[in-house]
Amino acid sequence: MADWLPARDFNLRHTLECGQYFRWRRDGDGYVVQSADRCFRVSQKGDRLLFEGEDGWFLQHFFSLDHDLREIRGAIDHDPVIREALDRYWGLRLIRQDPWECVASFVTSIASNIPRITRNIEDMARETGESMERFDRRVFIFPRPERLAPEGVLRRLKLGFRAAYLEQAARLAAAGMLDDITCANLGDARDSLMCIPGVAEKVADCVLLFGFGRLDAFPVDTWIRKAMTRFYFRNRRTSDDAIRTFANERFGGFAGYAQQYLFVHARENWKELSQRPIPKRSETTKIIRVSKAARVRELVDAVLAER
DNA sequence: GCCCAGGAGTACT
DNA sequence: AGTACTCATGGG
Repeated sequence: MADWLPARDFNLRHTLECGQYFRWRRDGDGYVVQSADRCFRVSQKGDRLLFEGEDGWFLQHFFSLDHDLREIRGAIDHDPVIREALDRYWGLRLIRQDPWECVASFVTSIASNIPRITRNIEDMARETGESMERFDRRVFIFPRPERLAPEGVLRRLKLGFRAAYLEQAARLAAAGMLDDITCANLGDARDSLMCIPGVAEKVADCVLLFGFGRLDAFPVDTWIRKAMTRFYFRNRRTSDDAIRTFANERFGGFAGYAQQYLFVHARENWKELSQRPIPKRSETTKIIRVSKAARVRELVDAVLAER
């Protein structure tokens, strides 16, 4: 590898393989990663991130190395459940995705699974995207919205009912729909995104979290729903809205980080976790270390003010 | 054959 | 505000 970055409190494998991102593949002891027209090779040796193909500034931004993970931990580490997830997957950071690719990826994710989503996205890139030669291989750039294949072609690529959503989302994105989202507050941004066909609460929250850096967004998918109801609601059926409200109250401005740690923890360890007794109310409603709301607020303001 | 997968949209109460 | 059904496709 040609260059390196210091990367403390960072775990490349957890960050790439936790399920938040789809455009990577294993390559030797590292990975080849794509984002829009970028493509780089990366591996980790201790606290060093070795890379080539793009500059360090891009990687630093892409992997959110500017986030103070220890302060984030301090803000969300309030109970045994999230603590175990933080311990097992320490170093997982949210990836800053390209907004349009993020919309397309999570519309593609509807009622699907990670291997298939990855394949669908690669097929769309191969179909209409431009390509370039990188690391002795041809890599395909995911198409800008103007270039995404029409519904009929997407159906041939086995996108199923998502094909029509993707075509319309691409038309809106090409018209500039995503350009002003960052200016809006969370509720307005969410409502705007949900005007896109194929984007409801869950996909909107994924786009806000992964595509627009809204660290307070808390996507409720099947895994989070299953894990949260079991660990925090005594396995009682609970609405997604109630789950989100609970998460925002407990984890504050970094709820999105808590979501990703809980998601990968639940998805990878469910067999073990589901064999444990269902936690009683007192075990999960009692907060281990109460951090003052004002302190959390301060951290949130500092992080959000950075952009 | 069944059921489920990082759901959304629609038509019902 | 909750419920049931449908929408493709693939994998267990």
